[in-house]
Amino acid sequence: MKILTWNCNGIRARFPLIKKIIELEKPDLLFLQETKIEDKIFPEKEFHNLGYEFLFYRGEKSYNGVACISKMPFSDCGYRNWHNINDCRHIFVKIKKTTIHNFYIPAGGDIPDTSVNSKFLHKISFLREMENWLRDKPSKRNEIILGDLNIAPLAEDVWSHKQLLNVVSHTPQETDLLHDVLHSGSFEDLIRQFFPIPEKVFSWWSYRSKDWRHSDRGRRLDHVWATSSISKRVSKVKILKDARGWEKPSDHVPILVEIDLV
DNA sequence: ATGGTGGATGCTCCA
Repeated sequence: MKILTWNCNGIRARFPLIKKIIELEKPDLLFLQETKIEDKIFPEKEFHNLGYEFLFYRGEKSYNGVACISKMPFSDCGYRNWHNINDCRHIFVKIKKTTIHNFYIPAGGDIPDTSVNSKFLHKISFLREMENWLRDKPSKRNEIILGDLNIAPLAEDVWSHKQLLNVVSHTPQETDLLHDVLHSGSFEDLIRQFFPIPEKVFSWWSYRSKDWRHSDRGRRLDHVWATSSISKRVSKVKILKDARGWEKPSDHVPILVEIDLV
């Protein structure tokens, strides 16, 4: 089973590249973040024409939005509101005996201080709520969390650990909290299983650099986590870095995992 | 310290 996750940054602006990725990698399941589209105008027909019969999505005008585009039927699907805000940052689908959660965690604004920046407070609250939600789950279960978590947790997940310590996405407050979320859910970091430390791994490069490839000031903001029953069945993890160099790219690149799903 | 770019929207917000 080929599972692909991508913060596409606008499903309409990116549709040509979404089509290209589908033709290149032929994923069975496609998880998108930042679709930026209302449900009533979601391009259902276009995905049906590409061979994806089963769709589940949750979007809003202009901002946020997550989607699951699948060749296989779901035995269950749904979502949760986080921090009591209905801002379309999470959906889940159940396929076979595995629940897959698609997350778009708040970016958190510019100032890493919850007392002056409500966006950062939202991010921290969201993560704390995730930690509590996961704590109640049995450690033996078949579960995946993937998506844009907007945190680069390890020193090797950013171009300069020292220079980003006070930059939102890599502050100790966020990286400690993400670590706690991972462990409270008994998850394993699939990307780091395949690309261990000290290799630098990035999934995002800002639009605001003239030559992203040469300056290479990236961050690993996108993640795929799985419980141990799933992680031992993963045969491949691929970061599709070339997609950052395509015409009209997203600032994030797609991540592909191959799993013999239970 | 600042500004650099892009998507969706509508004279601006968010990343």
